[in-house]
Amino acid sequence: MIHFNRKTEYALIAMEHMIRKEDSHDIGASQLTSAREVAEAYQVPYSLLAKVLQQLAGRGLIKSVHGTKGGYILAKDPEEISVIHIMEIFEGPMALAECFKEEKITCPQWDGCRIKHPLSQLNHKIYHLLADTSVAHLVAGH
Amino acid sequence: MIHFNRKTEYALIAMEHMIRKEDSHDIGASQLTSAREVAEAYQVPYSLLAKVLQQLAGRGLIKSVHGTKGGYILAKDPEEISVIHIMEIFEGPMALAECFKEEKITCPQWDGCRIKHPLSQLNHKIYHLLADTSVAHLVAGH
DNA sequence: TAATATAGGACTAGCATGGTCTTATATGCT
DNA sequence: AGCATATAAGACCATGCTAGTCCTATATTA
Repeated sequence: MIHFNRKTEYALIAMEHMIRKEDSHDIGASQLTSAREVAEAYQVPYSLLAKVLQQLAGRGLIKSVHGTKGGYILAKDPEEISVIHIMEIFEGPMALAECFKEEKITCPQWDGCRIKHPLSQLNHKIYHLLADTSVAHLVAGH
Repeated sequence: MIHFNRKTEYALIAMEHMIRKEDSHDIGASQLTSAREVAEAYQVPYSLLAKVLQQLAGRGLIKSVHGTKGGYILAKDPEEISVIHIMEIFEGPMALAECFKEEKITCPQWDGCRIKHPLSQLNHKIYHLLADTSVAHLVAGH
């Protein structure tokens, strides 16, 4: 199916939130965003969201600050982060068919398969659609 | 995840097979294609493939002929059948996010959600990519 | 030292996927 | 007539993923 899983959705929601926060040049307001803040703002389960943010931090997309008043802040230019990048963190490599993500071909149909080439073209088109959409683009006005 | 399930894959393989068979103007050779024939040609589990063809027949995409020497034959111009059409038979309505396929909005985040619009644009683009690819396009030379 | 933040592992209910098996029915061939 | 073989369709099931919870450890501030 063509579908984001929840972790991807939560990650995109959180990223959009953080980008917008950075945009609003509120002097004084902390630029840090905590997991709890996002969970409450969007009615999303805290524990799960916390994990999501941890993974984003682990991948270096956001930077974490421990302790009270801690939280997360963008670590990269959001223009440089694509939707496919986020997706692949939480869902693994994107591939319309299993065979498109294998190093070694294990599909028993591979040799006789006559649809792999046209489908792999489709695969590429979808991939680039997602690769050409940056998370910054999710923010209204960008 | 962005991924076809097996039924969709098997359906596309079978459709391509039937289109190619129709193209080759073998006089005398039956135009009918049996589930067993496809299963053996592409090393695909027979019982599952049989179900897939039944569903395609039920949707009127192919026509079935009972009995010995029976089988299936295309019931429509393959140019008129899109990949998304096949997909939605086996995987339900396509939607990047759950909320894009609901009649009544049940998503608790809906009102506060700030990414639904940009994501729904992405959704549309992917949909049209799949809608603009006909199964005929899967056949080499088309 | 208490409160609150991230870090991360273990665990689980529910569900979709991919598949098998069985039975019924239609048709062609000998 | 009777058998082989085709579609039709239902029940059933093992496995794996999803989405979520819970618990513990560590860091930081007040």
